[in-house]
Amino acid sequence: MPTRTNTRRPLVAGSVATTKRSTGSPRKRANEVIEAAASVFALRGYHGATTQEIADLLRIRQATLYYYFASKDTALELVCQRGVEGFIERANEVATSSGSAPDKIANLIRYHLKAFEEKQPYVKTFLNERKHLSDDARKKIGRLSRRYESIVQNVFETGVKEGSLRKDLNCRLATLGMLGVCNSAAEWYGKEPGITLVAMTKHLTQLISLGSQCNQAVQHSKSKR
Amino acid sequence: MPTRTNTRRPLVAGSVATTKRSTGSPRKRANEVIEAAASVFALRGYHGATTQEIADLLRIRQATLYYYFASKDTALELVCQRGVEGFIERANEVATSSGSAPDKIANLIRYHLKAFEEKQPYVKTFLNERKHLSDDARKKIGRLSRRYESIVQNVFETGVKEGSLRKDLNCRLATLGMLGVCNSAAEWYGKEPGITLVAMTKHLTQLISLGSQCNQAVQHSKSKR
Amino acid sequence: MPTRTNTRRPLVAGSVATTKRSTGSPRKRANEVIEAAASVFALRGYHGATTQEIADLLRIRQATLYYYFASKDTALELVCQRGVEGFIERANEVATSSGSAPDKIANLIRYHLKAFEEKQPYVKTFLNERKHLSDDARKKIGRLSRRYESIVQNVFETGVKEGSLRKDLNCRLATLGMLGVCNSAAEWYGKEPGITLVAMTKHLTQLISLGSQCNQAVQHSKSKR
Amino acid sequence: MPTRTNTRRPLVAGSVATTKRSTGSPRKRANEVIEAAASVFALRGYHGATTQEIADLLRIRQATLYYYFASKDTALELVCQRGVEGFIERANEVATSSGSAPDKIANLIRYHLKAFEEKQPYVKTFLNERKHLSDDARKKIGRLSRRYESIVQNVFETGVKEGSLRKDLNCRLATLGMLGVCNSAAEWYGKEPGITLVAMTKHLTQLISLGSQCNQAVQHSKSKR
DNA sequence: AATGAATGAGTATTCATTCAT
DNA sequence: GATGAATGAATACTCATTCAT
Repeated sequence: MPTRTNTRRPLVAGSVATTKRSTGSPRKRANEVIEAAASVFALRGYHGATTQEIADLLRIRQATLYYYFASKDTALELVCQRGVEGFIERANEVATSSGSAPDKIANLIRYHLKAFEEKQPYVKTFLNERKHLSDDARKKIGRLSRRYESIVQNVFETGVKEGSLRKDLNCRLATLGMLGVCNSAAEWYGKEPGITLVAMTKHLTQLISLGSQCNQAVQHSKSKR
Repeated sequence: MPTRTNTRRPLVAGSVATTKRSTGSPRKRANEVIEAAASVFALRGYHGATTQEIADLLRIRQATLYYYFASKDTALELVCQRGVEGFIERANEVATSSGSAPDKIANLIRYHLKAFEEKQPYVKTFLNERKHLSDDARKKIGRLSRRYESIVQNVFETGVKEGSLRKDLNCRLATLGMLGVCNSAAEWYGKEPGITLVAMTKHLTQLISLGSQCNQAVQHSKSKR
Repeated sequence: MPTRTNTRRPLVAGSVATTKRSTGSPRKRANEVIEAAASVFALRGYHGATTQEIADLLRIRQATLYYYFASKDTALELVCQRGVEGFIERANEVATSSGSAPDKIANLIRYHLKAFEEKQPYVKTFLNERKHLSDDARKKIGRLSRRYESIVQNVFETGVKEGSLRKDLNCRLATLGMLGVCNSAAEWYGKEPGITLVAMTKHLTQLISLGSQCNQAVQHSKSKR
Repeated sequence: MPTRTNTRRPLVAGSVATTKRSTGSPRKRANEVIEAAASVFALRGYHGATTQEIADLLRIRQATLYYYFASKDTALELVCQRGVEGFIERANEVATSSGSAPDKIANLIRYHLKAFEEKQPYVKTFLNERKHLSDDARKKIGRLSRRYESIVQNVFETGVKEGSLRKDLNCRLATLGMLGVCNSAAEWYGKEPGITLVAMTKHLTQLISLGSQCNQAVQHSKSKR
């Protein structure tokens, strides 16, 4: 797109004005548009998604979408943005709170899983489709997700230092592993019958953070290969 | 399609498939073609991939691909097939072997991770792109992956019954969680410096399977919210 | 439309129409709108121009334009209209004045060139974009420009008859040629450093009208082909 | 468009191979495509032209065009390229030939006009649409046209130095003027009845180059304003 | 075994225009 | 007078696929 002074501003993070038209306030409408985009991106993947499908979901014409965002590209960006936002803030709260490292980790897991419940399509899109962002956006969003990771990792490291976590814990792997399990929930959360958020939090916490304290003896299984 | 923002770094230089224009057997050539497809699917996603890019990787013309596969669709199917194959066989070996459940789980993890090393693009494609398979293929492949899951889950359940794993373990969640961590490795395996397959196996094993045996006391952290 | 390669430098900053948001009479505002349209048409061509860019220049919304004109089409018509108007009147003045044909031609040139100075975007748009007018408008405007041409041609013909211009002058070609040089000024007027209107008038007059009186001998160069 | 290693090469300046298909050799077909583009660009202007119309002219599908050129943009570039090419070479021939400046100018005019006859749509497109070229292409083509101009201007300057042209000739203006008349022929060449190339060459030569030798006295007409 | 040429069915995006407020 | 929201009709461009050679 060429440099262009554009007086027509897609109001994705919209104006405060409140004309009531069709469905509601313009801000609300803009939100619905980006919500629809998130759903379709989550379902079909970025390249598998068509703007037509997004429009259909909203019962508007395809062209109308472009009143709300500049391109499919930026729509992805907006969705991913909303997919990461909040993580850092909450992780910081947890990290700076008082409590033991295992405690904190349990909380990190809870908040992380809760995010799926609240904005599953956004988070899922962020996780699976961020690689299709434009270079600029990917960098920007990449920075955010690395910051989040490092907050988590810090909790592990502090736990090791303080003795509440096992000495020989590979904190990098623990971080990636913990986030890995949590994120894998994006695939099955809502599909597995009888698995609630609370249950997930409880069991994944057991699975992950607590294990690190014990020093059992399955070590012999590592030597075979 | 118009405005393309994303940077596509040409794959052509440097991949294995490219260097030697195998003058070998026709079967070998066919293998290279599907290998190239796997690489591109893994990198760009199914819909983001173009047959042109696959052809570029092989330094052949786009039309020539159709000598080796019937459609992009079936190429995906072939790749996914190869992505799952082996898992069941090896999991069965482990499951029917003698040894404790934790031991078996450790072995399952090792084999699962080893698969990434051996055929990363296939497995990655299977994991991320299988949703784009045709209905038939998806069902067929879905059956395989469910069979694999149930073998794993069985090991957990046997362990609980036999007492080598904690009584209150949610075996379904444990299975999903374990596979989740392992699969998340697809994202960072090869990117994280200094993380070898052996280290991953060791630490993820600690993280997962062993934790299930202990009964620690971070339980109070679950009640807060 | 997709991929747009050309750089569009935003016009907004600095044009006359922009600076003051005329609080004056409505007629004045209407004038500014058509002025803005002329600028953009002259710069980008009719089809290359967007109503958005015209609106940007005026710092109003696109929709507002339609308060001032019925369609982009009619805007072009208005601009072209203003681009031709005056030519006929002035040419008539010159033609009916007393004086020799060469004198009159010099004056025709002067007035023609002066028009660029006074309303360059209008004239330029008329010259280059009139072909995109609707059939009706093109006919109407075409009549005007043919009338102008014929006044000019008449001066040449009278000059030949009276003996103040060379007998063998092809008056049709002389007319087209003279107007051709003058109009070509639309391309470079204002871009060529150090070329004033006066200088242009003087030299183009020498180049054109006076040449017709001499009968030199480069004739041999015409036979070669 | 992203960086892309493309094995599919639009053969616009094509391969030598000669498969006979539909109309003829591939090179020939590529030529026809660019010829059609030139016609439509000349007729409608770049932005007024649609790829559909180009395809219609060739009786092929729109998509097929993209086998022959990468984008409408580059098609314009190719057309403009062909529109300028030859001018410099021929002007150089004339400039370095023996003969008086007026003689040379007459020849420059002849060749210039001949170019219209031979490739009118290309030259016309170059003249009117080059402003819509991409920045890069416009610069490249701009360099060529400035080189041509300077060759012409040199002939005028040499003529002045040698005394075969009037001392007070403004050579810059003479160049622009001469090219202006000639180029204006693009508008009416082929439309004006009874005006042949030979006649045009003869009369425009009289109009322009020869006039510069006389020193008549219409000077009084310059003072009025 | 390979490919040049061609094409159908999309697909994102643009843009003039409308209309209720 | 002005504008926010919406839309229809294009429109350039993509891409998997075919097929004769």
